[in-house]
Amino acid sequence: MKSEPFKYSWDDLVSEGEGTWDGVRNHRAKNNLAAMEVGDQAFFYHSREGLEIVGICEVSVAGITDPTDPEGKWAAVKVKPKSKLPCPVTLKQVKAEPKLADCELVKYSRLSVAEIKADEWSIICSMAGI
DNA sequence: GCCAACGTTGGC
DNA sequence: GCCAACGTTGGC
Repeated sequence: MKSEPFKYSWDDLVSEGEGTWDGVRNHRAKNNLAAMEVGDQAFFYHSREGLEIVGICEVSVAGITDPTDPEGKWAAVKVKPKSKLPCPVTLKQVKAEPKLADCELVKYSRLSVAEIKADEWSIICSMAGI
């Protein structure tokens, strides 16, 4: 899950305890949101500034409709911060890893919610020092 | 600040 | 229903 830190950063999520992931207006991203279940984990990525994965959050509420959408067509989830990465993983590192060349974060850089596959997850975790 | 990628819009 | 024009996003 990507966010611009000057709009909503990892620290903001930590201080609030729980955050609603809404405002997504892209169908692919929406599908990814809709596929999430309670307990699923997600990386928190800082876009525009930082350009790195900084932490892991966990879905606390899934399958809700976006409160910012008057038509109720778009999806949203709520997430809680789980842990901060021992070493943040930068976009540069992700791009430099051939095994991650096909991940949505690289392929569809404009996607605000990108899918991370199980093997990609463990690769990034080991890069993060977990 | 620039540009590539992508989505949306509107004329036909 | 196609496609050119335009707007937005995000990395550089």
